[in-house]
Amino acid sequence: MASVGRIPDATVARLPLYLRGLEAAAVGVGATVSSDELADLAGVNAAKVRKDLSYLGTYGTRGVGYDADFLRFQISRALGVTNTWPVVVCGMGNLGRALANHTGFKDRGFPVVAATDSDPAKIGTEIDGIPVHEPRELGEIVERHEVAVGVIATPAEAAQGAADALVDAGVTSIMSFAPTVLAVPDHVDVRAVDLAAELQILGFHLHRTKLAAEVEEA
Amino acid sequence: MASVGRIPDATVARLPLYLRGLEAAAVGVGATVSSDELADLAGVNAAKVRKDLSYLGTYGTRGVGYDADFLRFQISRALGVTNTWPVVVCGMGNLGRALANHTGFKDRGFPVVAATDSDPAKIGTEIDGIPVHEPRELGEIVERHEVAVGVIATPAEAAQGAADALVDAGVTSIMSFAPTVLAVPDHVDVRAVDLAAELQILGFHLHRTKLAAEVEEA
DNA sequence: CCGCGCTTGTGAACCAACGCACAAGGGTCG
DNA sequence: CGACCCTTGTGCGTTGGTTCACAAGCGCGG
Repeated sequence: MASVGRIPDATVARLPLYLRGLEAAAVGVGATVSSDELADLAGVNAAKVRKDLSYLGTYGTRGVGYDADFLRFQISRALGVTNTWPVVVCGMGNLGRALANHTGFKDRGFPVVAATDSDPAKIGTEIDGIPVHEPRELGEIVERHEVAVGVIATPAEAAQGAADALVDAGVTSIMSFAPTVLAVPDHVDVRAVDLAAELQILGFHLHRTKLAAEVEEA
Repeated sequence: MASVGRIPDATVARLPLYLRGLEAAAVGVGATVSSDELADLAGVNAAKVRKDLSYLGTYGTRGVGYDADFLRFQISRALGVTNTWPVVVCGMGNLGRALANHTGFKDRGFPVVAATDSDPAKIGTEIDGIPVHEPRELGEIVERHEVAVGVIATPAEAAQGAADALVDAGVTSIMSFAPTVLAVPDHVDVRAVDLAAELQILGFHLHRTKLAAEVEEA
């Protein structure tokens, strides 16, 4: 209801999924979408959809649903997707390169404008159109491109250094793929994605069901 | 306490972080680690560490801490890291290639043994030592290598097809990077990672603080 | 213009997770 | 062998999130 009230973290994390669903549905002008349909599109349940959307405002029409275009606009606005946030990628190894090329980033308002790497063979070159600089140039890069987000795709050992450099340069949002914890000031927002850890979580369940199967057998 | 009791999801998600921390600390034989130290290593707080570990069993010594090696073994055991789970990567684009080469996967018991791609130019070749097959061969690949986990790194449009093929082949654990929801049977475990969505969550907070700054200014 | 069917918005109950705070209990030193 | 120190293990109050269930309310058809 209060369009500027506090929005729960869990809700914020789902807003991009709703947006994704609405875009995938490629609905026509004037089309409406119900909480049930949107729930399917986003892979959550309908009650959650309604409660989440209610934090943004009362944008639905009882008995009808939500105007798809209008809803998309409102979610975009809440997420700040109307802005464009330039991104710098630290570490142009396999993963860094893949991320720098990831079309989903540019398409959703996060163009990768530059990269850093410590490999002298890469510095000064362009990889897939992205200029690669020395790590020490980060401050200048951030200033010149008004970089808002740093992506850390370095080996674990170099991650803290990259984070420090980003923070020094004034970046307050970091997405890290390095398997290590980063020490940063309170005002800096870090989202850590540990790909191997994700697999290990899957492995846990595999292990459990395997054990269960063996017990069954006995 | 009960070593086979139910372990909360939130705890399972942190176990890999503890393991990671213990390995990073490279502790010597007989060394002990306190919940406080482990909390720092994993980036969580000490109370959570103790509660989490208590679900696995009573492995600590009051007044002393945890035997680092023994604890590492116990967490590994709980996670099933003692097993090796072969992985197949579907979609060898930029991201798929990066994942297939990701050393963290092999190092933690998830070797990528094969890949699929629909591009005829890639089929039959090896990319970084990983053989690339036609998607339709998935069943055979899974059987031959006893694949346990499928990673979906295809474009969104192809993701559901890949998921269906994996499920048909008997894979019950899927990690998906495709920005779409996957319909799978109940017994299949899916972890979806939407990289752009992660950035959008960061963007939300950026947007908020920017708005706040503008209000401040006025 | 009234009534019915449909879908939203939300109060309230439920549930999982978090974190405090402290008793339990092993190790150590005198 | 006893007292003290230290860190674990955990009971419990708190918080944040999910889900149910239903009243509110819009649109349509008669």
